[in-house]
Amino acid sequence: MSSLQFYNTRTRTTEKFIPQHEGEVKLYTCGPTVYDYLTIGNWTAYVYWDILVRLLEANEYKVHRVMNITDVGHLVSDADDGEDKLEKGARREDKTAWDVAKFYGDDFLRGMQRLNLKQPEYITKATEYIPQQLELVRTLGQKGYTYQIDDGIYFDTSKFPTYADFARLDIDAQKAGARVEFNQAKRNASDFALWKFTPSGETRDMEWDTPVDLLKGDATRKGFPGWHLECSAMAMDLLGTTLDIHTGGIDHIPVHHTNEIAQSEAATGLRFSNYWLHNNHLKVDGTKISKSLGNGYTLDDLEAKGYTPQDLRMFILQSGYQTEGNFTFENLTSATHRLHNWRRAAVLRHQLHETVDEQRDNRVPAYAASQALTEVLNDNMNTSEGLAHVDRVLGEVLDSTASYIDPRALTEFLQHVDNVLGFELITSTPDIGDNAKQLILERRRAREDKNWTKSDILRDTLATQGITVRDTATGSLWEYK
RNA sequence: GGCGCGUUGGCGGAGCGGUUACGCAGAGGUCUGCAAAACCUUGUAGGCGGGUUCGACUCCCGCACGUGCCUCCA
Repeated sequence: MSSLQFYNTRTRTTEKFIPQHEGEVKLYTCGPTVYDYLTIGNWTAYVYWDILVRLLEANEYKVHRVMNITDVGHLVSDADDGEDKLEKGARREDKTAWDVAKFYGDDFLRGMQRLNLKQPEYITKATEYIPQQLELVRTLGQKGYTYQIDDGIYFDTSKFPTYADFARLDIDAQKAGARVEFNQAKRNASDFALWKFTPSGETRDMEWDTPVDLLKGDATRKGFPGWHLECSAMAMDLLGTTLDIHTGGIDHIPVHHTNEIAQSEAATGLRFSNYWLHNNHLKVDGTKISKSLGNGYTLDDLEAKGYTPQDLRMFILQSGYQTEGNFTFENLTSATHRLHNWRRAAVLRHQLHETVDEQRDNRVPAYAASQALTEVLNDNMNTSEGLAHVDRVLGEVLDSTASYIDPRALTEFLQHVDNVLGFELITSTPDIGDNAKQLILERRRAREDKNWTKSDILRDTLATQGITVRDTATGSLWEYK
């Protein structure tokens, strides 16, 4: 078996995957900030990371995975200025931040099910890990990495010499070109808030007492975690000091992940993650997804137009996770047709019966087809080539005379495709009922009698049940419309 | 302004220094009771200009354009 390899952002090279402990993977996925519905852009990332988990499991790794739900502290910008997204969402909807987080958090979990995304071993909410986050601040403080200013406790990036390495940042150049003012009280432009204070005179929906030993001076302050802190605290609390793989969006490289690395490695003195995988973004109609353009389609938007979450999955997997994809409804339709063709092959397993020619030695699909799919995907999660492989295998099945198709091998292959690519080919293509089978039988008799009128009426009847019948040289075959 | 990425046929999208990617869509034809499917044929892809090479879509340089991050967002 060809070995699993990934493009590692940390080293900017494609590397063979070697976990710390044989047969086990510690995986952290940056999850959503739940202040609004997720768009297809957000879902794109989670579909790819779902493939990552499935692929690791196909390679017989036990996957320990944490995905966070950011339900506090993510400011409107990745910098430390601006409003908290949750608090902003709360005001917009006249609810508390807790209500907003609950509502959109639940919607996210429901969306995961609709898209058939595997449940991580741990789905953690930032608000449930406040003590761990404060403990991390304490450790960093004890090691001299923090300082307090009027609005919070900050990480001093100048004390972490390799700060710019991960993103290959040119700090000075960025500073010169920055178009955004930064808090002048910070020692360095790149310093970031570990813990923010509630401004005096204000009350937030979400705020906690700042432990007095973390504070300079004797005033008590309410506060809340900075956005970057939660990922490090939760990842290390549940998975240990060093992860095998950390995933996230490409946009997180320069700020969020850079900061995660700085605070984690400063605290432990150990590497935070061996492999970093980043997905590229999805465009819509050739341009970026943005709330203001109104092109941030949700799962509900797609379903309202007659597309299923599985159609979206197919669309997403047609391009590689590092490719900047382009969503259009024309392209989604193209993916829908491709999936339909796979299902046409899938239903053949119900129609092969005893006709299989056991003597024939080159029946399709070959049992090696499943293994070959895993190997294609093992090359840096090449879903594009993986889909092409499935096309070839199922295409051969569709082109074959029924007696050459091995129903057991077909079912096994379909199951493997479902396992590693997350398509629900088996469950979405159940056998038809006895009533429909009876109609097909009657139609066959009518055709044998050349009673075309009756034959066509029966075909129309089946069509109303969502079943299409086509007549081939070797008999009639049905498929779902 | 700074930093990065990309430019493949109608659309989407891979691999690869020399062999058909793949999917969807289109045109013509064969077959068929009809329909569908299938099959055959077809459209002569690689932004532009150089360079390296026996040979480049694939490597290098420049230019143009697009796009992303630094500000909503994965």
